[in-house]
Amino acid sequence: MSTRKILVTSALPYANGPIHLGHLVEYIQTDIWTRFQKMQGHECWYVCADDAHGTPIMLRADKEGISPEALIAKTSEEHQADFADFNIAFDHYHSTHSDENRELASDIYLKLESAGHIAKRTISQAFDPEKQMFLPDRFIKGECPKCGAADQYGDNCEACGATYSPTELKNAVSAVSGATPIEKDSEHYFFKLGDFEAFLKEWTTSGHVHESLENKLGEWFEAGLQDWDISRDAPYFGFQIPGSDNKYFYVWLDAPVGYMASFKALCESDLGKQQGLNFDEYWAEDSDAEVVHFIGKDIVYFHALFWPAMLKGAGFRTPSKILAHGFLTLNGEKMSKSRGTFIKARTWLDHMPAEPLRYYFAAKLNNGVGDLDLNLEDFVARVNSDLVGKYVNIASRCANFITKKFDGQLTEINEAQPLVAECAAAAPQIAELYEQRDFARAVREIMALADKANQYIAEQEPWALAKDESKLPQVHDICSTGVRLFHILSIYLKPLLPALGEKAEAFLNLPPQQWSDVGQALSGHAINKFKPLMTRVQSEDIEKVLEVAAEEAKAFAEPEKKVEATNPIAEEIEFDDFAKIDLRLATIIEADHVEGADKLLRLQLDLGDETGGVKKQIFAGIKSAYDPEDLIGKTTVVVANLKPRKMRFGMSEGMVLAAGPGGEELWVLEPSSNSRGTAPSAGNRVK
RNA sequence: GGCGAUAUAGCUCAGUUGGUUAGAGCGACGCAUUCAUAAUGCGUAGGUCCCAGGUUCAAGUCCCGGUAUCGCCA
Repeated sequence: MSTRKILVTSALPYANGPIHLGHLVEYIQTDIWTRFQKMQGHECWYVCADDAHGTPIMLRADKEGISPEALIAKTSEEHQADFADFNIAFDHYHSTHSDENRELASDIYLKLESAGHIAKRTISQAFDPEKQMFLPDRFIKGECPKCGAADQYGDNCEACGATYSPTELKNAVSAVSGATPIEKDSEHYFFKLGDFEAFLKEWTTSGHVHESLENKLGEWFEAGLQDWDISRDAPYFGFQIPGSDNKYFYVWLDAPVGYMASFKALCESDLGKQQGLNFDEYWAEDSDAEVVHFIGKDIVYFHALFWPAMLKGAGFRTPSKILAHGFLTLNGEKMSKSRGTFIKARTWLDHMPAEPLRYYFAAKLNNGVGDLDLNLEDFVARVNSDLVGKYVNIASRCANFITKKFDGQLTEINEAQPLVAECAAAAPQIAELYEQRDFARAVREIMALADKANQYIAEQEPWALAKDESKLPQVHDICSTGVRLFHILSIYLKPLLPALGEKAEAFLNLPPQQWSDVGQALSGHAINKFKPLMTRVQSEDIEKVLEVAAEEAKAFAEPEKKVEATNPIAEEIEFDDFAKIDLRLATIIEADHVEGADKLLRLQLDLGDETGGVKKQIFAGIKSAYDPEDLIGKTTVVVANLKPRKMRFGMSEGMVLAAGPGGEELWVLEPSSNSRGTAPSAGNRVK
């Protein structure tokens, strides 16, 4: 097999917060693939960096009273410690706030500019007059122009899902100073993505991105490629744009360049020099090396469109592969800071070893973009059963015989023994699964072999034979075979479990194993005394992790509490205004889903005898909170004299009263029974 | 609102181009075993393949509609 040259990256973590378990899915996935490639004997380099620029970092540093440089230095240290403790083996970890990155980003920009791919035009943007800075959408808060929900960000409403521009927000305030933002003009620089449409259409459909993302990309092409705003005004923590007065690169411009910068720094490090690493060999337009980016599915747009276009326009090679993965859910739910399901890498490490999580993620990772669920009960069961009960157990149950009865010496290993042959012959297939990043299937294959090894030992019953002195040679054979099987399995598992792999190598008295060592027979080899290679995961430890996360959730939730009204009382009205509204009790007699409507239910209400038996059809936006069948028979309050309104799905002849912040948190009003246990009936007027 | 992904056993997931009786691991239950970290082996139970319609000799798989969950919308 020829040696490949592969440069691998994971997405750059933002230097504004800690690494959490969701991040780790990606780093663990990438690390496994990288370790596998290295074990194959390929020249493979894994680089990453902190993504250190942008408004959030500038503001956070400001708030903490330190410089952005000090903030990102501190964060970088924490990130690297977390990665190291999860056995993520970067060859180099850098920062986007570095000389290499400044030079490369500027170089790329200047090349794009001289090729005519940069446009400049003036746009109007929200500006904080107190803080004297332009405000990103996320830093403007106000009431949703569509549904009126309070405390929404400048780009979309979390309550009703509407999207809008920050200027449409009602009662908008700057999240930085609380001042009312004003509109202000500024010249911005744009990268003309449309110049690359033909190239990108070809590039994205020729195997560089996963096919399941092709639909998504097709949508974007259909919508038309828009110019990309790549400049920001001062004050901004980032790189000044060459030739500009006071413009800075938008953080997403220099972030992917950070991949190159980190590799460049690697080339210039002692290790890089010693290995004769050459930057151009990997990044020049005609490079025959592979460049592989692992990313989350949320940043496909940047990596599959902007990034290759930038590289193409600046005369560099484009990526070989963009590999996207899904998100992590915890016990089936989205990770959430306020619900206590947001687990930091460090919290996990404080109570649990790293490798079981690596194994569990691997056991559920494939090459698709589906989400991955960390089910904690399943995690404990799976890890203990697979690793301790199956894999380690093989060594554990054979080693004592070898040590006690045969002085630690293995016999001649019969490589033709059917199970040994089968196990060793699986190497190419398992390698292909690793190569394709179908780690879940690789794990299944490996564990099926471990099952067979345990079956073999159970059938042979070495412990029974050992009672008869004359049968000791058989015991020796059986247990040596068991150790040999354990050796092969250890190599297969090593990309997933590097630390456990090292312990296995120490027990087997072997140097660091490569993939090709699967074929090494170990005949007559002396092994060391067996010591437990790993201990079982305790569910109490998981509980401790959850307790810490719950406490952090509390601390997170409290500063969120505000005394100020989020939903102030409306303007005063006259009694006559109120009297105009005819509110009636009505019984829901029918309720159905409405075909094609995401939020609406169709209700049929009986307004009772007092009204002469009026029936009304009303469409109510309560689908997210109620199943139709649960509503039938309920008595509720309706606005009976509201002018009927034609909706897409039919006439709505009134309004059902409901309260709540929205979404699932929505309650239809129902009359309560009084102290005498009686309740009002449909038709009664509300007064 | 637009678009996408997902829905299979109590849990976590496989199910290739439609093709016998829908599988695995874990969990449960029973038996065996004791070399091994209560580890292992053998066996049993457990499924309306989200719902409804359609194509077909044949649908978990293909088509249409719906529901739910998750995600994306530069």
